[in-house]
Amino acid sequence: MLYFIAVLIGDGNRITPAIMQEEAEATAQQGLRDPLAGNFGYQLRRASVQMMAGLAAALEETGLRVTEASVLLVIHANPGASQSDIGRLLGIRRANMAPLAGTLELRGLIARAPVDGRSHALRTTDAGAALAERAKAITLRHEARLTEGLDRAAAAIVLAHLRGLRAG
Amino acid sequence: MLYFIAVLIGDGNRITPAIMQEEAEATAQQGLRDPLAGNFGYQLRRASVQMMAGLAAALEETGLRVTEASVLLVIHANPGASQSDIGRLLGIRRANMAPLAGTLELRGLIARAPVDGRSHALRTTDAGAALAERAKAITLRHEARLTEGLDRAAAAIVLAHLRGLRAG
DNA sequence: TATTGTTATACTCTATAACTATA
DNA sequence: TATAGTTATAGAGTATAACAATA
Repeated sequence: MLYFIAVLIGDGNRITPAIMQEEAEATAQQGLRDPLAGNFGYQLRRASVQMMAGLAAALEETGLRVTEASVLLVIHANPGASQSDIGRLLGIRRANMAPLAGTLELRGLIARAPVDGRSHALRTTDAGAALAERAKAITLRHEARLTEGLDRAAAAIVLAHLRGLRAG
Repeated sequence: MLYFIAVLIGDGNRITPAIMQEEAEATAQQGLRDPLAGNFGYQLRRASVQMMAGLAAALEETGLRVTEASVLLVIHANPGASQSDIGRLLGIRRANMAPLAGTLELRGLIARAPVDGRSHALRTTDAGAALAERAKAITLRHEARLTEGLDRAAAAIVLAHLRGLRAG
């Protein structure tokens, strides 16, 4: 613990490729060398795949896939937003939003009302709102598992960094 | 900075769903509420997608896809390992390892030597070793970008947590 | 019986291109 | 001209099922 404190008040010595490499070579597993163990991108990817599988399983009871759930939750939080708005926020392209929104509408979870002649205002139906609440509860339970073992400061660091990877 | 220190030596107050939710609601963007902004799994996923796209672009000059590069690097670090060994280390199933190894062999990057009658010892050819070194250099440059803005202690926290998400 | 490798196939998410219609 | 929505299609990674051959 003292180690962390000392470094945190230091001058922020950056991770260098050489350092990462050193850590990588030192990590072995079942007799094999794992040259990617210290690789941030690799661990990010593996963690993401694992997380997605777990979340998909947790959401199975709702009949929603992970992406569908994310769209439903954002529509639920932003009644009246357009399909493009939702897509921009989630990083989903128009071409991929169309079938997503179409599926949710077919299941009676959202409704589309013409605004513009070319824009549709999206909002959840009663059934959609109820399912969104269920999905949100499931997601929050899943979140608790994902952040297990992290104290609040560490979680803030991780979350801020992940967010930063998209922006910069 | 002092904030971090104080919390780190505290009793490790855990993140709770309620706290995450609070942070989520407070985050807006272009007029829309983003109920997923404080969601760890969501940020993990978005960051992973962004990272994969960047790495794929960086590896383009090698003619390797990201997964192919990871396989080549692990073979290069473990000459003589079997296809199953490599797959287990990387979390790639046998069924998916077959075409991956087949492609690398067809390109003359790896060689397969029968060991067992059922196992093949994999090793990089000279061309494969050279390409692995190029891929490694590209990966390390990419890593530097991914860890930009993180000091050493923070990077250690993030890396350890990502790794922990697979184990527990 | 358990393991290695293989083939075939499907699913999820993301990407591009081309088109229509509207502002 | 730019935007909203749509369709079709492709790519990358992962998943399951079934099979042959070997240990």
